[in-house]
Amino acid sequence: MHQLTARQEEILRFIRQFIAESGFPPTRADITRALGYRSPNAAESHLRALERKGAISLRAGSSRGIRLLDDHGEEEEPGLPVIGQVAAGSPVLAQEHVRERCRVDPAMFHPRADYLLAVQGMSMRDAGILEDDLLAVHRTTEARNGQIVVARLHDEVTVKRFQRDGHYVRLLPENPEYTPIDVDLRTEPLIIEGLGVGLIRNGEAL
Amino acid sequence: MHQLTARQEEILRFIRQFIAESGFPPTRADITRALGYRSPNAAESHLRALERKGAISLRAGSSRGIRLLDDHGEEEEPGLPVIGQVAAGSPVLAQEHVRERCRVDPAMFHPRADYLLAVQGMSMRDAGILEDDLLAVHRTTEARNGQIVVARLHDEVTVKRFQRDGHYVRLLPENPEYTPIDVDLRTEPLIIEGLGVGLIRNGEAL
DNA sequence: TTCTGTACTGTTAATATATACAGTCATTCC
DNA sequence: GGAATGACTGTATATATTAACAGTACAGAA
Repeated sequence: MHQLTARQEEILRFIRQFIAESGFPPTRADITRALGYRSPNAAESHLRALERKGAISLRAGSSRGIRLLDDHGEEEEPGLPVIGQVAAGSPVLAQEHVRERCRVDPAMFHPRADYLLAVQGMSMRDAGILEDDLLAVHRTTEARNGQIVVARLHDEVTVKRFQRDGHYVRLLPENPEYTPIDVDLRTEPLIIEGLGVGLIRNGEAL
Repeated sequence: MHQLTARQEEILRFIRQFIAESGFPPTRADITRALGYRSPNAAESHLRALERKGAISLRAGSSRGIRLLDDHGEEEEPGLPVIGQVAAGSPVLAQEHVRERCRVDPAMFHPRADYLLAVQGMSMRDAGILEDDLLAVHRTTEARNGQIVVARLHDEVTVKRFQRDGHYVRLLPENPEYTPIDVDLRTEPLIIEGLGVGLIRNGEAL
């Protein structure tokens, strides 16, 4: 999506808020009133600009025919993608890994969650993270000591607690049956895929 | 909300589906087309009926001014209520216990979740349920052995694993530091508030 | 029986709404 | 120096949409 101007962001925010409060998108007149314009064409041209930049799509001839789009100019799908088995070498968020979408608010977590990763194995059992749990992950390459990270080492994706000391990183499991992984950043490439910011478990038995 | 007829349910379903797909409610004409009517007034009068029965609210003069209401005729609030400390003797879902709402799809869990209960204490630690986790609860008074239940005993609400044998119920913690609670149903009143059907954790540190 | 509600057809009018056209003024990009 | 873009005012119009009025038919309740 193309970069938006301050005004365009403001209008996009208003549209979001209007939908949240009313349950349907605003008309040109609604926008005109809310932003204090004197001409509905001010709203019209802003909407056109937002459509050009891929922030919204407009349905011609329909009243209130405004649809919000996501960052990739796609229909804003509700919820977060659930990532299953991650194949070696391929990016985590590749389309083929998306098993389904889970209708939760990404802004429920802080910082915002970008996807849900299906946890494999019991290495984080004592942190209350069990197999098949969905770990809410915030995409970032930065991690501080003690945080739970999604890391990629030798084309394998793993969830561990992060501990760094200079060139050395220790990936700590939370289960005495597992052993920590030591990484020398000078010889081994360690990629931080993201930060664990929440958890969702889903099952009657738990 | 008053009981709906089959036709009215059908139209309500269509409105829901239309909103999910388009992002805005349908017009009378949209409904007329979808249901195969020849007159837009068929849709109009159905909408009026739905409004009378409290299923929707209509904003006069606005195009697509249809708002979905929940079972109590209230604005359909998204997400689930988060229940905090439950005072002795008062019902779990009392308004004063609702700390906030959490924007997750209740239908994400099976069976459907009715509210989220903030877990106190570590008695279910080994089941991966930690303090301050939000337990997704399905309201029911029925429980089978092995299920995790929200139970009320002597005006205190607790989360435990359910085990029943005739008149005797055992509420099992999942932590060796805690002891099971034995209940004789003939002498002590045990109320099953609901079933744990999922879990949401929310925090950078986890 | 009359009344109320459901479930429609058919028509019409007022108005809500999208959207084109003609401008102004400023900024930035080349 | 022009050209494109942003951010508007102001006017106008076709049409999308709500919503009223006038019917028909049927079913269940008072």
